[in-house]
Amino acid sequence: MRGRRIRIKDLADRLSLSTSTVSRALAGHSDVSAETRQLVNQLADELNYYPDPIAVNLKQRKSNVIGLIVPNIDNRFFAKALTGIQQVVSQHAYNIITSQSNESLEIEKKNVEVMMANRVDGLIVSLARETINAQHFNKILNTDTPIVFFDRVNEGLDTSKVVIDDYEASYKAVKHLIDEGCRRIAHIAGPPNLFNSRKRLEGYKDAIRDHDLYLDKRLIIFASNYQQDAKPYTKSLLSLNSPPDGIFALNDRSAIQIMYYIKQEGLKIPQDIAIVGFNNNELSQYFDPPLSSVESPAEELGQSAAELLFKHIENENLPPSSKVIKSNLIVRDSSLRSKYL
Amino acid sequence: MRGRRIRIKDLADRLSLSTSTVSRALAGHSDVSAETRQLVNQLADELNYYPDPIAVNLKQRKSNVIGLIVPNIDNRFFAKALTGIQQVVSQHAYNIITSQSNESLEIEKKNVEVMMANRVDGLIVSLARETINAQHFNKILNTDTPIVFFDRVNEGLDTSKVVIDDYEASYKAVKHLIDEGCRRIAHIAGPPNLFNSRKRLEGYKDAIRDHDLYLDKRLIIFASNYQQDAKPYTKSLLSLNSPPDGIFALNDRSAIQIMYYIKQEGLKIPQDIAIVGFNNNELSQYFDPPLSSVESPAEELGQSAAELLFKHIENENLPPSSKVIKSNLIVRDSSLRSKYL
DNA sequence: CAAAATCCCGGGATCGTTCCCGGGAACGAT
DNA sequence: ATCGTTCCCGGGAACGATCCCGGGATTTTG
Repeated sequence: MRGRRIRIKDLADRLSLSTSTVSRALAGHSDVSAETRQLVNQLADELNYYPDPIAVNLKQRKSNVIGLIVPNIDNRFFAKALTGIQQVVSQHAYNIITSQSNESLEIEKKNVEVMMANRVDGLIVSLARETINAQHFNKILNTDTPIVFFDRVNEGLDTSKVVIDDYEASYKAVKHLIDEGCRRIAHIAGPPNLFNSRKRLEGYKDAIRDHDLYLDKRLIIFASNYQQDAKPYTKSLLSLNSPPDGIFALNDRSAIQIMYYIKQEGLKIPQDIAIVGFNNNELSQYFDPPLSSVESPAEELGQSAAELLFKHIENENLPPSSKVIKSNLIVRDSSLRSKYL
Repeated sequence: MRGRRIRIKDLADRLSLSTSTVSRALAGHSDVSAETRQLVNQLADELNYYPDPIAVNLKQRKSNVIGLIVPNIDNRFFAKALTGIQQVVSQHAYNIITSQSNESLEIEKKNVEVMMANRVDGLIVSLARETINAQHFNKILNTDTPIVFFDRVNEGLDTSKVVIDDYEASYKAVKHLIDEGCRRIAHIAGPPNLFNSRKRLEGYKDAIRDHDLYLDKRLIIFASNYQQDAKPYTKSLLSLNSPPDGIFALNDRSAIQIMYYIKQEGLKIPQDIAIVGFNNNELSQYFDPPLSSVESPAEELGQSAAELLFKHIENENLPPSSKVIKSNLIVRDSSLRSKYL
């Protein structure tokens, strides 16, 4: 199958040189005559020679592969992050192997095992929803393999992290709803074990309090199951004695489902209820009304995570650091109550 | 960094055995005493020994990695396909390296180079829009590395393929529009160099002709640029002397944009114009009206492609084959004119 | 002109694993 | 007692590239 592959030895035989000389010539070392180097490079070109990465990796004792573990690659946010990571990684002539935890702690643990077994030189991770205790990453850290977490991070581990400004983004989104005249704002929150869910919740709470609004715990919904439809909690929010007049959701999918069910009830958006989502899905602008959303720069997040990881790979003793990337509130009609006054 | 890794030699030294014996014991060969095997396995467990995949790969002369080249991973269809591929690949204890052509022929060529340089054991590919001539894959085929194409295929190469029933899907979708009373149906077509674009166009044409409708070439739009917004061609369709009363689009994103601009013009969907999309985006059901769409089983497509690839990897002489996977028309309100009669 | 420095290159070890080959011990059969 | 089997196991050569070491040939230096 790969019997016909050209090795350094083949070049050496044809030129009546030793493999060492050919190797040095290809590597551009100085202790080989310009003439010989020329011959070698020419033949290598001609025969379309590539060094076997596996042999190189064995010799160098590294895999030139980094691992990526994300909850779901068919989540556009993570797909974009992967794109950002790939840009950086390909510049370093590394490869990525990707795996999905499917939001499951068990699968995440298995993924970590696979990554370890594959001797990745570094790992980029965004945690599963279920992951409260992230100690299974310590096995990897103990082998001095660097890990960079992004977006879904956990405070229990002393590693580098890249996150967006969840607190500020959330605060800004809620403040925007308040500025548009909302007084009872609901928050569809993420699982509280995730750092960014908590930060967003804090931002929500602080914005409410800073503007002297009543912080009603019945307006805070923890969407327990990721795949769950928004119908139940939308209904229950609407059936409150004093239902919300604004909703800030953890992602656009929820926000869009909520809009759908609100419209089914005959209520108007944003006049009756204003909505802001998160992550700015590419289709969000085409809804009726177009959905306001916090745009989180997923690609940039991925790039930063990868860049940070390579710094760790290149310098073993680099202390962990955290990077925060600014998000951007995109205001569309779903939250523009002032437009209809 | 990985100096502390345990090798087979470490096990051998501790047990005063040779590396060969340890290797055979771990591999479960019969020619080693049950007692020794027991000791070896126990110590391996204890020291948390994993064989180094790089060394194994070098020895076995394969990488245990397959390559995936897709146009865009943040296209949900391809993300789902990747998920399907991963399921199969992980069962074979293989890994995937993923790359994106970004619909560019040049990048696709580079991706192929990278895959070759990385000695992938097989390749799964969905072609870029720009790719008319796919001869750059011949370099890989010449090394006897199997390739399976899926969805975006090309007839010029004698390899295995997995596609959906584009012709039938298209025919069914258009027939559905006709059944709902549409008489002037437009088709937003994909680039004609892609096999499935042509098949869909054929299905469209045949459905029109079989039902004695006039095949108006002005109703066939080739969306030249993938990223292009639907606004220009939607406007031009609407400004025809006799504008369409039904539109069958190449994907949901186009369909949704079209709906958006049609509604902006004050026209009603489906009463004035009925719409059917393709690929059934997860958000399509939440639009107003909910979008009818052809659901293409991306995950299954990925699985089949991977399974087929492994058959080729395991059997070098397996002749190329093609598999067709059935899609499914999901009818929602955007095309249900009969409901409003 | 001899000694030293310089320039190129080959030999061989190395990375960690697998696998072929062959050797020694135990055992039963002749 | 000798021979042929069977059963375990060790030695050593791969896999392909890199790199240290040292040696011969040429050039420079005193």
